[in-house]
Amino acid sequence: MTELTPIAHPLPEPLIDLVAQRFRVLGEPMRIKLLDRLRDGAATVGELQDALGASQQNVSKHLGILHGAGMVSRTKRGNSVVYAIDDPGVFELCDQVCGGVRRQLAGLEALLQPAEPAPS
Amino acid sequence: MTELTPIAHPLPEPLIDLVAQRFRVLGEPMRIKLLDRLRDGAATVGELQDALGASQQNVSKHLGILHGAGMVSRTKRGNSVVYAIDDPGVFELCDQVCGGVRRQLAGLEALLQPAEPAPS
DNA sequence: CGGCTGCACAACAGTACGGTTGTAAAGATG
DNA sequence: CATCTTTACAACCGTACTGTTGTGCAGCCG
Repeated sequence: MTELTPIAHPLPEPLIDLVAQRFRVLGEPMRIKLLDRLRDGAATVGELQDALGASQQNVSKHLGILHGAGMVSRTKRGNSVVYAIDDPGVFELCDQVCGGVRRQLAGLEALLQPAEPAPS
Repeated sequence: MTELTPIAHPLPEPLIDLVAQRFRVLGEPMRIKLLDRLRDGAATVGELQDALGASQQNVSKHLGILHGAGMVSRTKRGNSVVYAIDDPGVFELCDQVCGGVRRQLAGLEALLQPAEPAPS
């Protein structure tokens, strides 16, 4: 089950929509921050709210979206609700994107400051 | 240089924004389709327009966004403009997301059909 | 039991984004 | 040179999303 059948090349429409939707879930800074914070371990809404300095409602809403996408798990504990990473694959995604961003930034910096100081 | 320095854990804000922006670029079905089509090789705007059945302006706009994100390259050839994948990393991303979607779908199907393969 | 804490849901305003229409620039064609 | 093709840009509209405000609900505590 861990092996991936190479995906059909002309991606079927429904799959395209699902993929795009999933990417869009990761396309908000607040949600990236939440996932990044949850990398340290499970946390309650209040802890996340405090860590990110955002409103409780906003944090709760984004956590709901992440949960709806199956990326985080929800667990009631006493009066609080504990969220945790449910799909570790998101970290690989983020890391890859970070790599891409770095390459892009490196390229831009290379343009601005060529390793060889431009002889005038 | 191909290896990635483990990214700082509390992701710095600007990096978070860049990552989110990059994810958002991939969060549109049309752009996924364009990248998927470009997987077969470089193509002009007209070819992509024909392959996807979308308007020329729309295709051009999305290609511009992909190009702005450094994911595709642009090359003028005669009267046409040829686009090609510039950052092959996007495919790994898409494949990983496809895997995630599959796991999710498998889980849902498992819930709907607990033990019955029921092929017709 | 009354009050307090922690979380989620609903409604709303502001904004961003996608798709369309119209048009202009660059190059081929005859 | 006139015209057709190919692409990009700008303006517009409708939709979707984000963040806030207000509120309801469940579980602790005195």
